[in-house]
Amino acid sequence: MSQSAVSRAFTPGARISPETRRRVLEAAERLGYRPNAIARSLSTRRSGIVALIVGDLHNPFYPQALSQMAQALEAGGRRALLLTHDAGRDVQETLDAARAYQIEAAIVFPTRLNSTPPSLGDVSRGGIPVLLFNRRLPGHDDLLSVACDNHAGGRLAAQILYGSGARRLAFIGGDPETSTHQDRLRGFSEWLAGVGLSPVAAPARAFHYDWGFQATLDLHAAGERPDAIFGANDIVAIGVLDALRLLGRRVPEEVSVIGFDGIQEGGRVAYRLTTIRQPLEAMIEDALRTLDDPRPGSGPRLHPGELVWRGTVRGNPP
Amino acid sequence: MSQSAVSRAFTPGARISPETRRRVLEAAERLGYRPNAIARSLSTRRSGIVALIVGDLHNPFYPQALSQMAQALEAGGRRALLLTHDAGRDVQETLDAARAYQIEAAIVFPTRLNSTPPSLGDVSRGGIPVLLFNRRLPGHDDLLSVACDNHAGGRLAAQILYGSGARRLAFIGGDPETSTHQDRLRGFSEWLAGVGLSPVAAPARAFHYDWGFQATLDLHAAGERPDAIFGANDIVAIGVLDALRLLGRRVPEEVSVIGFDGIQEGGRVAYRLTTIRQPLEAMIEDALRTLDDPRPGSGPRLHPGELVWRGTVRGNPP
DNA sequence: CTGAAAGCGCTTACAG
DNA sequence: CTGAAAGCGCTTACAG
Repeated sequence: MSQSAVSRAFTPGARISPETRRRVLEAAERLGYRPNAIARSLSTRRSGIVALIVGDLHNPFYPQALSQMAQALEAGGRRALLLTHDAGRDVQETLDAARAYQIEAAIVFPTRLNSTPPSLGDVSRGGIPVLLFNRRLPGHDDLLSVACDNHAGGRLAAQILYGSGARRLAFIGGDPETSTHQDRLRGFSEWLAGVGLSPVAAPARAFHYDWGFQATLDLHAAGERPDAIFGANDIVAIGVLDALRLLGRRVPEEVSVIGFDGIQEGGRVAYRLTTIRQPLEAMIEDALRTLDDPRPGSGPRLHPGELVWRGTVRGNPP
Repeated sequence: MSQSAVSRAFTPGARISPETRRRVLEAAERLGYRPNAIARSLSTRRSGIVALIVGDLHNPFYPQALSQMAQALEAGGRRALLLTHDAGRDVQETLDAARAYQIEAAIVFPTRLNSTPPSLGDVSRGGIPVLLFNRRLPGHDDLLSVACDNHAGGRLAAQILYGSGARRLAFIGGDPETSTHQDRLRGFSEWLAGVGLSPVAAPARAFHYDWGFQATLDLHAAGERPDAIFGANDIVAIGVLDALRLLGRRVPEEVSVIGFDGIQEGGRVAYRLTTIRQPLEAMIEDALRTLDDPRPGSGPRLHPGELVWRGTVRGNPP
C-alpha cells in the first residue's frame, strides 16, 4: 500500500479504485489514522484556515455572528482561527500574526474599530483577502466589506416611528466614529427632513447598554420629552427601555422605541423590542462567497434590514 | 545567509550571533518575510494550536469565557482554533476533526453537554489532553476539568438567602442533567437541611432566560409564594427578576433573588443582580496550567465562587 | 489505477 | 557561531 494510495483514498474525486479506497479507509479506521492537516496544508499551500478577528464581545450581536460564521465555515470544510484584537493594538499586527498560519482569508468583526483605524491601509498585502463584517471603511477600497444597509435602515426607522404618530423623534447613537452609527443617523435624519422634521436629539458615545440607559436619563433631565427613540442598535435600545421604565414613561403608549440588529435578547418578554434585523444568515453567506471570489474596490456589499415588529412601537405594523 | 541562520534568527534563545540575527531580521522586515507557522509545526511537531469547542453562545457567560480564553492563549504565544459543536453531533467527531490540525489540547465549553454525552469515553485517545471548562463529568477521569465549586456555591446561596430572613426558598434550575445544576442544587438543599428546611420548589429545565421567566410565573400560578429564589445561573435569575416584576412582587422587599456566574449583564441598572461570581480569570489561568501539565484522574479542579453583593437580596452583606 | 520521487518551508542534530 | 543535509507528513506530476 503506497503512500500515494493512502493520500488518494482521503482525497475526494481522486483517481483510485473503489476497492483500494475501501481497504485504505478500513485500515485507517482500525489504526485510528487521520491525515495530518498541517502536512497537507504545507503540501497543497492551502490551509483551509480562515482567521476570525474579534474585539470584545460585549454586544451580543457579535457572539451570534461569530458562532454562525464558524459554523458556516465548518460546513464548507474550513476552519476558524480565532484571534482577539484589543483596542490598544493594531489590527495589522493581529493580521500579520494570522498570516503565519497561511490563512486563506481574514474576517474582522470590528467591535472596536472606528473609521480611522491606525493602519488598515495595506492590510491585504500578501494577497490575503480581508473582509470587514458589519462595517464599511470609507477610503479603504482594498478591504472587502459586507454590512447591513444602515442608511436604508435609518430611513426605515424614521418612517416607522413617524408612521406611528411620533413627531419628536430622538436618535440615541453609538460610537460616532463608526460607519454603522453614521449611516443609521444619516438615513434617519434624511427621511425626517423629507417631512420637515429633524431629530430632537442625537447624543452619541458607545454601543453599550449603559450608554443607552444614561443618555435617555440625560435627555429627560435636560427637559426633552421625545415621543419616539431610535436606538443605534439593540443593546442601546434595551438600555433606553430600562431607563424609560425607571422614568415612568410608558412604552409604547407615550414613547415608541425601535432598535437595530435583531439580537435574541431584544425578543425577551421584558422588552419585546421592535427592531430592524440584520439578515445575518444572508450576510454570512455573502461574506464567504465574496471571500472566495474577491473583487476589491467594488464597495461594501449591503443587505437590507428587515423590520421585526414586536411591542415597542405604537400602533400596527405598516 | 543559510536557511539555518534565518530559522535561528526567529527562534528565541537559539545559538546565533546578534549581528547575524540583526541582518536577518532587517532583511525579513524589508522583504515582508514571516516564518511559515504551518511548516514550523510540521517540523517541530508542535502546532501551538489549542482547540476551543463551543456550542451555542446563548448564555453570555460563554462568550465572555471564550474571548478571555483566546486572549490568554495568545498571551502565551498560542492560537485558538474555534470549533462549533451542535447538539446533534458527537463531541468526539469535532475533536477528531480538530486532531487533524495537530492541536496540543482541546478545551470544551459544554454549553450543550450534559452528564451523559454519547461518546466522550476515549476522548483523549491520541494523547491530547481534553479539558472541560465549567463542568465535571462523573466517571470520566480521563477528562481534565476546571469548574467553579458549585456545591459550595449552592451552600453559600442558601446561607445568604436564609441570612436575609427568607424561609420559603425556591431553586429554579437549569438543565437538570448537568453537573452545574446538580451541584448547585445539592449544596443549596444540604445547607437548608441543616436548618431544618428544604426548597419549596425546584423546577428545572434549561439555562435560559425564558425558562427562568416561565418557571417563576408557573410557580406563582401554582400558589407558591417564595420569599427567596436562587436562580441556577444569572441568565435564569434575570428571567426570574423580569417575571417577578410582571407579577408585581417587589425585589428585594418581598422576594430576594440570587444568581450564579457573574455575567456583566447582571450588573445592569435594571437588574442589579446579587450573584455568586465564577472567578473567570483564575479558572482560565488554572485551565491553561493544567493543560501544560495534565494529570488525569485527579478530579475536577474547583474554584470558590465569590459573592457579588448588589441589590436583589434583602438586608446587608454578611 | 498505482507507485517512486520530488517538493511544500521549516527545524535541528551534526560536523566544522 | 554557521551551514549542509535529513526529515516532519503530506500531495501531485510523472512514468508505467
